[in-house]
Amino acid sequence: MRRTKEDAAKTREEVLTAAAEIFYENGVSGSSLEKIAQRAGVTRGAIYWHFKDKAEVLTALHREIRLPQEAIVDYAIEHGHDDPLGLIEQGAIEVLHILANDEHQQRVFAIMILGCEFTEHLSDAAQRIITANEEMFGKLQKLIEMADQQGTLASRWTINAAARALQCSMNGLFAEWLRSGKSFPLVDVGDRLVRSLVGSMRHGGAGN
Amino acid sequence: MRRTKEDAAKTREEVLTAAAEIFYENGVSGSSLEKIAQRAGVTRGAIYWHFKDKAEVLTALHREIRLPQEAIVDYAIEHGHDDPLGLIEQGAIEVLHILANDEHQQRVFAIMILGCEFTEHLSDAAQRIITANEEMFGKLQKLIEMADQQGTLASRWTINAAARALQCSMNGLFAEWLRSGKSFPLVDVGDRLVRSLVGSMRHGGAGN
DNA sequence: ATATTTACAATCATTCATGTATGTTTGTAT
DNA sequence: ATACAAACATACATGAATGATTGTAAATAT
Repeated sequence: MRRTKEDAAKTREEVLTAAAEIFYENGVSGSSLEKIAQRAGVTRGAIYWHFKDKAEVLTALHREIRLPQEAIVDYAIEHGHDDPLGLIEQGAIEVLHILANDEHQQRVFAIMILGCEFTEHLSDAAQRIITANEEMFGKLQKLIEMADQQGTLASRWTINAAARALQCSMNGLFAEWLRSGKSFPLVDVGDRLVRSLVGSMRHGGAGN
Repeated sequence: MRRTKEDAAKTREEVLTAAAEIFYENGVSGSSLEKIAQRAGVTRGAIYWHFKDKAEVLTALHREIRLPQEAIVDYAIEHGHDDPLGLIEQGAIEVLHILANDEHQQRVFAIMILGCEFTEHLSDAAQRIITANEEMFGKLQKLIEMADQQGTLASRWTINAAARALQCSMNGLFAEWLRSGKSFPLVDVGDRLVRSLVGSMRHGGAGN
């Protein structure tokens, strides 16, 4: 029953989508490779062929999604730096729309935030998430520093506090939205939240 | 080896503190009752005497943490308040100080937020957490509604959006602080965040 | 055409956590 | 003094998940 290379890649993808479903339903630790295999229509042998163990399946899932925070920063970098705060605002709102419409990213993101245990001795996948988060924070920090050097950062904010506040609010917004089963309009709430926060960070602008 | 009632209550407490440690280190699903028993200096028999199963140990931990600020909010809802937004701001900042100084609450919070899997078919403990969160949201909503009826809610905010934004920001703040290993000053960042947000919600105030 | 991988399936042994059942000691009520 | 029940410890039975091994049919290289 040897398959061609395309077939193999297909089963690999099917395993990953099945894993996303099972992980989402039962949590990572509550999901056995047997269940994932059944959902994918293969046996555990196939999974062990493509991945070393369950943790590697999880990291593979994580590699698939671009974290929304990264998208924020990418947007800002792409569109120049004449108004860093404005770009952060626009980028954040852009990401809201993207995440609100991409169900697969929602599911994988939900797994990472809600269905995955962050422990003291972190797993490989959890470590990747934390690292990505820290990188995003660093980039946010630099953008806000640019705003500060332009004199557009309100005096009530420090660079670090502003970057943290944005990071926490965005992550909290996504997490709460997913945890609540998308029970509130993400874009609507997020839009007001981002505009208010960034507005309060603007020197001479609102909130100072 | 029958113990007196005080002895029994003591071992129960020791089991709970041990459980908090083990859960924090390994995550909930990664912790066996055997490990918890060893840490507590008892056998699994003792744990099964005091609790039905692991889930009940977790809910017992969750019952322990009750934010003192809830009482303040309850009082305000019952008796009304001349400045609901100010009360929210004050209460939130107070909670920041409390949480920043109570290591046990931090640990239990970290377990609930980071070391516990929220799945589709929720466990008993996870359901309790979600319920508590929803109750908190409801109270926030009522307070903001009071502010709206007094005409102090800025027109850029709706009642629901404002309550959600506050909830998401605060939860995100705590989660990020704990996940980062308390790598940033919680009170400092939180103080600026809360004041900016509530400020933007105040009619005629900052951020409108 | 043959050899050699590839891409799995099937089976097996082992570990590990759980739940339960039972034993044992000691407070406590009478 | 005795009976009973509380507060555990000990032992066992079970099932589930894992990782490893082996089998195998087809694709691909030579």
